[in-house]
Amino acid sequence: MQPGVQVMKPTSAEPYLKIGDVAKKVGVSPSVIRSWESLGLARPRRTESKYRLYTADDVKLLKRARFLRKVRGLNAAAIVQLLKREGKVHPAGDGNAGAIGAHLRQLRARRRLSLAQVAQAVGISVGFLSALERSQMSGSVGTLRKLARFYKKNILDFFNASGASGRQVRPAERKVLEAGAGVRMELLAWGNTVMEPHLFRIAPEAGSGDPYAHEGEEFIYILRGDLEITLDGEEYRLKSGDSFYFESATPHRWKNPGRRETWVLWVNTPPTF
Amino acid sequence: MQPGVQVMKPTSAEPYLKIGDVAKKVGVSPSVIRSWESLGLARPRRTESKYRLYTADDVKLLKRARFLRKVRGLNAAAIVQLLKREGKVHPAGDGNAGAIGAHLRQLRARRRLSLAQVAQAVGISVGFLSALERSQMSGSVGTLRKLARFYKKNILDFFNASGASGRQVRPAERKVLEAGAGVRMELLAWGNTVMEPHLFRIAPEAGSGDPYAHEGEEFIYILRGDLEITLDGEEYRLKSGDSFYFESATPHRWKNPGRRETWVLWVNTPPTF
DNA sequence: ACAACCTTGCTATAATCCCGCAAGGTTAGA
DNA sequence: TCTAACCTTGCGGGATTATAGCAAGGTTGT
Repeated sequence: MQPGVQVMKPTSAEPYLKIGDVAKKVGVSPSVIRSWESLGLARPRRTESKYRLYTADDVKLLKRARFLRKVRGLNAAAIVQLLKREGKVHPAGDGNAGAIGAHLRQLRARRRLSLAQVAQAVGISVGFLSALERSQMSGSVGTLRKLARFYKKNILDFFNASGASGRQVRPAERKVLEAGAGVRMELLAWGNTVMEPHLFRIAPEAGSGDPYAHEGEEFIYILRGDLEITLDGEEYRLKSGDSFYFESATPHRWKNPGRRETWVLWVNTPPTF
Repeated sequence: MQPGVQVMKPTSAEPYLKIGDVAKKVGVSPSVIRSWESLGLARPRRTESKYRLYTADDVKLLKRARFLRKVRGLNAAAIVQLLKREGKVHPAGDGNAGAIGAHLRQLRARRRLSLAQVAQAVGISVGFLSALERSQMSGSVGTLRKLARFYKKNILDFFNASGASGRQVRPAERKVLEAGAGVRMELLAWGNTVMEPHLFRIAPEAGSGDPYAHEGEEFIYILRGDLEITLDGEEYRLKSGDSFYFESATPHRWKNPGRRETWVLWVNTPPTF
């Protein structure tokens, strides 16, 4: 059951509608109403057997959403954001479901695979995988297991480490994402965040290896030691106290040219790992 | 040349960028920047040979658009509407190009054809036809000719009657869209409008024929005579002065049951003809 | 008892979005 | 003057998203 969903019997003083009725009134299919719900648009109460119960206000909101969709051409994410700005919807935090989707997309993006490639390998449809990654549909345990196996992860990875960090993260609480050869990354905030801050600890001579590029922007601050970073063939030597801002689309590579460990505060948006 | 586009030489006091530079800074391809431009997002000046000239403000706006697209997941139509609300962009009226697209989509929708069906019949790609209908790409004369032929229209229909009406439309200025057996429809406003108001003149015993349904909502006001309208098997007899509001998704049919001509003011949204 | 609805998980298809290319023209530097 | 690297418009191919329906099983209301 989704977090925040309330199970209760409606009182006869409060007329309600079932999803089929609402679909007819609004002019979209029940499937669409359910998918909009998962984005935070209209969160109806439920009976004990989990039937959705909509109010007249819900119908009104959904009609507005339909207008924005069909007449104005806004997609669902935009509709939710607009109605959120107007205080008309209050989408719950993503919780686990949202984090799973983002995690799946990161895993796929990192391997530079298309939706079609992963979907075919795992035995699900492209549309379904897209919806999973965008947290618009939920997968069964069987499906998540297949995906975990494909990415060589443990299915528990999807449930455990997926939570969001609190605002404050003490050193012992940091999540270590990956420890490559001589490179240790400690995540300083995670969950549904737009920025992804890390603390990098880089041993002497260790680095990123070959140049790479991806989308986004990156901010670096040298806490201690030196960092050599090369963008588009141009080399920079950064020292303690230096900062550096660049676009991830520019091919770049970096390494620690010094004799002691370098510590770098590194923030990128959007999250790429 | 698009209405409102200004040809002028930039002064050396005002630094400008070409589209390739902008694409690199923003992090999308030149094609995407061009397609966003056609939606009203960033309208750069041009050199005499039509090269686009972007300012630093344009770049800033496009970066914001990219963020909204890639991080927030808003589609281009939503981004334009949001930035319009903030007074950051001022999309020009659609003019001819916009009207052609809307006209094409109406022609296709009316025949209940898919993009794929029309595209294949005409010999263009689905994506291109979609973009044409959404006024995001322009077609050559050859392409428009093929489409006109497919729909059994004159290519001039795309250029002439596509303009928008003025606010005021006198009786003699009304556009007669269709005159079926005993049914005359006079359009009272046209162009890029969300509502489509008509005056229907319906001879005795004439009507819509078989029940039909489509998307949208409809408002009717009986100016004179009677109208019999049936929704979902339920019959209504409307007289002069009566009004009627219903959802187009409900299967409906109507006819004039009286002995003299019925005049009905009929408004529907979105436009369906 | 049963028709008509609901649930979740998922598919197939329709539509949109993105980026690259062809053909031809322009720019800016060697 | 030449030429590489860019631009233009028109369009295609492929990736992604949006929509509506279905299977299997459960619920509701007459």
